[in-house]
Amino acid sequence: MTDTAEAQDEMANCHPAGRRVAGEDPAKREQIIEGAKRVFLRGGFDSVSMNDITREAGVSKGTIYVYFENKEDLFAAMIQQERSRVVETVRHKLDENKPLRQTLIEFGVTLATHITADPTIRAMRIVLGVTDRMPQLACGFFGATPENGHTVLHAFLKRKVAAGELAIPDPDLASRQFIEMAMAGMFKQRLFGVMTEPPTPAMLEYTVSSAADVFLKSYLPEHG
Amino acid sequence: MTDTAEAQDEMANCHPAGRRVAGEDPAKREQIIEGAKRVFLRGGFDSVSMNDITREAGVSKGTIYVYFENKEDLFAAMIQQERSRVVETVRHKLDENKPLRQTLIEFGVTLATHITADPTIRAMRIVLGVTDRMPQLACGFFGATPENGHTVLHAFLKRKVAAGELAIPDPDLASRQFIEMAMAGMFKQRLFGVMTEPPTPAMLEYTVSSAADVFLKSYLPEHG
Amino acid sequence: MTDTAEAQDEMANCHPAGRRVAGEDPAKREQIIEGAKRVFLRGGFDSVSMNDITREAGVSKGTIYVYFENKEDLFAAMIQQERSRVVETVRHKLDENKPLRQTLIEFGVTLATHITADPTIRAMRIVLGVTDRMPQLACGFFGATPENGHTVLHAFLKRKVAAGELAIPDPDLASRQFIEMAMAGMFKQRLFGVMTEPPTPAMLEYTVSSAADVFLKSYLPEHG
Amino acid sequence: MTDTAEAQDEMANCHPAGRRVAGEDPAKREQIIEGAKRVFLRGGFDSVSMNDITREAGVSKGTIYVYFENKEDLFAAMIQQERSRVVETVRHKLDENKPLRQTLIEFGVTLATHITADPTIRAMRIVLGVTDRMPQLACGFFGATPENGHTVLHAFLKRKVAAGELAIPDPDLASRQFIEMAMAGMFKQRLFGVMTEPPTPAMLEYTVSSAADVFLKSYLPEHG
DNA sequence: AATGAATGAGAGTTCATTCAT
DNA sequence: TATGAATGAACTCTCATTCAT
Repeated sequence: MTDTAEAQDEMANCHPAGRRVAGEDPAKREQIIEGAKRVFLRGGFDSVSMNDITREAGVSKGTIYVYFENKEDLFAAMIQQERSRVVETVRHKLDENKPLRQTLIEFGVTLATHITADPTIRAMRIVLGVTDRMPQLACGFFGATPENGHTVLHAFLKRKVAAGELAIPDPDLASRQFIEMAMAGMFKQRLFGVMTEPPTPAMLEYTVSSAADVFLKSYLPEHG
Repeated sequence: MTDTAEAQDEMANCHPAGRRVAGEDPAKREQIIEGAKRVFLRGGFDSVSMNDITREAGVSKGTIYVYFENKEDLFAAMIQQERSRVVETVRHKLDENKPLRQTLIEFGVTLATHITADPTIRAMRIVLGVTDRMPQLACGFFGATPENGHTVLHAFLKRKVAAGELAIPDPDLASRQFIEMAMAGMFKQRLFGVMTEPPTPAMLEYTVSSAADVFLKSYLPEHG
Repeated sequence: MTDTAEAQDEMANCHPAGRRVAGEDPAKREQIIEGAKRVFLRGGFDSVSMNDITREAGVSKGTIYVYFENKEDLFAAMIQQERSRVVETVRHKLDENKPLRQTLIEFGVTLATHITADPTIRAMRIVLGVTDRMPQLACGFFGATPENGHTVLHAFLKRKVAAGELAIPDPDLASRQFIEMAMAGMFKQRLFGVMTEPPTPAMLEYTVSSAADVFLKSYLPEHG
Repeated sequence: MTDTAEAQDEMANCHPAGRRVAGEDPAKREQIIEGAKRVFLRGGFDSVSMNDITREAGVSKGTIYVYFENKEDLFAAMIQQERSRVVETVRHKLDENKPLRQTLIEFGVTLATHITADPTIRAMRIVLGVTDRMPQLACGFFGATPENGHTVLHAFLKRKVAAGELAIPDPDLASRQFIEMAMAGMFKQRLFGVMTEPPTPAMLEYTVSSAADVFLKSYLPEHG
């Protein structure tokens, strides 16, 4: 899955100067991926032709096929790149030293903002459309965002439970409960086009705050 | 609900009586849609050819083009039909006379079971894959299930608030909170292929029960 | 190998009148093959494109692909047809009642004339060029002509030996010896383009007569 | 012998001395041809790419295009070289001092062995496949072996006739007759893939011996 | 009204050739 | 001089759509 990316990293410093080796110029690779991303996110996988990508990326078809095995491979690489660009967004958003409610709200707002953003939604739709042909792609892509948010929050909650600040019987489940409440269906509405614009900051703030309140009502120790 | 559906309704009474007109035999129309559904849900939109549909539906290509403008139109009609078949599933699942907690759990389990079922997930993926080409389609399809569930639950909660059985400042938001917690991310995991099998009844029961508990902790009047 | 031809024969009288069935109209099939033959014999296999065939045969690309699986299949069908057109040429050319020498000469002239003819030579060259990709094709094609000539002559010689008119220890070998001498390298020279025109009737007559003389000198009983 | 060969000879003394000029290093030229030969004989003309040759020969594409005009030119040069490598094989195989029958048999076995050998057959097929595109090539290539064999044997027979050891009215024809009988169709069967393995030495010995017997029965003076 | 044979534009992919380095 | 990355025309094959029957 990430073979291509890793292989590229491996080879990255083999030819430190002088002539580039076929399929190894990172700038050109980036250029192709960027062009591909623009057209794929606009048109989906099937309805975009290699000629479209050629035109948008400003490289010839032959060159694309030097850098990528085929259309699927290019698409996967584009998605991986989008994924990694995003992965770091929510990490380190859980500040242990701030008040619990505020921390949850900041985390929830960041996550919801990202997940409901236009490029994320478009990318997810397209990936889902090719799930049967490239199953690992959708799986990996999803892991990139909500799942990753869950992992981070889950660990955070366990620390808080250990510290006696929260009383949660199933922190894994609780983490999912908070994340889902923080979205309150906005993700689905965005994904399916019911909500055509990303939610406003005010809407996010309101929704996430309410989620934090419901969450804490159940899981703060003094309420247990 | 969507343009296509309306257009279809419009056409319905163009030829109120008399001899059959091209594209007006409902049985044939149904036959085509049923064949199309089988192959579309198996293979997605792009990878299914009109010949595949021809074969599965047992009608000729020419006939299909009498009943439907083009491939997209047929696909849309098939999705609309699937939508209406499903709409009734969750209605009447909120029994006013049962205990509140039990009612919520039964509703949540029904909804979650349906939404995480294999055909639902496949259909959603396919619809999402063509969202850019047929935007109103995804919107309408999504409305069929989670959104519809929300409408029903929202009305129910408002009645309970009016009856003094619940204390909910924003029933619309609360309805979404419960539904999302009842899924606890299972919908997303199913959609993106992280979870390859539908959740077991036990898993659903556990998740939905916890959702009901968290929900009631916040919104039962005596806790407020 | 002859599956396609047989299948066609089988189906030939399924639809005695009215609408033709896809891929079953013998006239259209013939039309495609004739067009394909013209361009293949002119340009060989690889350098002829499906578009060339389309143009020459006067049918669309799609139609060709209804009648033939792919380019190789069409080429093979064309070669088979050429083969069967030819197979009957040398049969019944060995008249038992004529004088032996005259019979041999007539047979040899007929065979040599056919084998050194321009279309035969062109077809053989092309077939040989794709032998690695379609081995059974070349094998079958060769069997069509010289090998077939050999079979017929071999049987004839055995009858003559049984009748005491010839004394041949190895009729199989003798048959090949006569055929090869009757060509006297003209086949190879034609095949490799050393001889650019087919041999004249006079040249054939002279060569085959000499072959008959040498042959009979060895194998007539009174000389043994 | 052929146009191409002559053209090449012509070029040979264009830059008689001094500094190296593009395309004139014979070692590099040889290296390219050797690499090309390996891949061409394995895969034929069309299915071998310039990259394949690049890889096998260990030189860059640009360099190849310095030494050869294009792919056809390289192929032709390779065939010419193979031709000259082979030309000497059958020369000096006709020992005037050995008994006539034995001489003929040794010559025939040598020639037949070479012509039915696997590399010869492969090369011939490939050359024949591109005859229409490069007509002089096949002509020249064929001249290399059977035709060359004929030239040598023809001269030998004329000497024997002059010496009174043979009585042959048409030594040119007789030479061809012997060579063809010595092969007895094995060349064609090998070429068309009817015979998948080269003939065994025993088979060759048997066939050639019989050919010698038939030949001598006709052309030894005491039998005339 | 229903059929399905025919169409041909356009898909993904390859590869001989060029030319900046 | 030698290189090999880049080009883009050309390839085989597919399939939504049309229309004569």
